Amino acid sequence: MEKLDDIDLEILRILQQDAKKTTREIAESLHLTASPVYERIKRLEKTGYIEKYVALLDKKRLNQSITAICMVSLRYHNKGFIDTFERQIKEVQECYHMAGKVDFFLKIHLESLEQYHEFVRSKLSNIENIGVLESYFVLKEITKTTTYHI
Amino acid sequence: MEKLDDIDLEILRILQQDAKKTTREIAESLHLTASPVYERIKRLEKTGYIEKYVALLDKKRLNQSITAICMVSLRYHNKGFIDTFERQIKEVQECYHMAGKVDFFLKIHLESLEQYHEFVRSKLSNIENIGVLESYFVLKEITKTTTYHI
DNA sequence: TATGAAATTCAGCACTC
DNA sequence: GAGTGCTGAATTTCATA
Repeated sequence: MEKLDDIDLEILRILQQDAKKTTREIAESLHLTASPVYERIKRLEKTGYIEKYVALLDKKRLNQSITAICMVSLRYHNKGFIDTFERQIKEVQECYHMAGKVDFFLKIHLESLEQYHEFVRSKLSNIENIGVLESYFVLKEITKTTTYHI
Repeated sequence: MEKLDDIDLEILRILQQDAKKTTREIAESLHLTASPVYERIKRLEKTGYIEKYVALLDKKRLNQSITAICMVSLRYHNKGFIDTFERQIKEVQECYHMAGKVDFFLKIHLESLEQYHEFVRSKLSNIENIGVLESYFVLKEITKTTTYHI
């Protein structure tokens, strides 16, 4: 796909805030009719600008109150560690391979600190290649969004 | 709201993977009809288990290729820094107040390293209270999901 | 604009306590 | 017998061509 125009961008802005807006509602705020908006959304989906639509749930109500951030440095740099995480350990919401001193960065949601202890003990610690492991815990979420500033 | 039963949980699991599934499709996979599934979804929305529905966009196609992680430690601990971030600096996708040595943890999406430089220079550095500022950059996303393991 | 599909509402049935 | 959760049909609203 070529370039996005301002209308496309505005549609994306709206949908990443609220995916339940109807095409007509979006059309109204853009001073258009539903059809062109519909065509554009389909195009944005097909060309991959829109990856998926999801429901965002309330962590606290689901007893996932602990957010831990975990920074891992390896002793030796081989493929093993990455492969382990490619297999998607279920509690890990985000895992990034980083540039620099820290090799991996993990964000994990759990019910309790005990569960985090168990996660480190059973999932991470038996990866023998781990050098340094630093854990941080979230006291308060100040900002959390899935939107991009486009 | 009281407790969630297995059907509620399964509905939440489905919707946090794909919010475009129709109530009938969900109903089929649960061996139910559309009505009770519909009622349950409405209830889960009203009681706040479902916070919102959003479209997830493709970072790369939107020229937000740089993901930076930024750890900030304050010199003195007052309310000022928090308040600054409560105002939601636009590039910051996540900002957490942390326990321990590091005070704040930020995840930022940008087009280029230059923009990151500019972000640090103009947004962070004029907060005089900052002690240590460590930046990390993502080489590769290994896992990234908005789902909770419920 | 026209069509089909989906969401939404509702009356009535089945089960539990 | 009151309460809850289900079915299936009727209606409205939306997506879609």
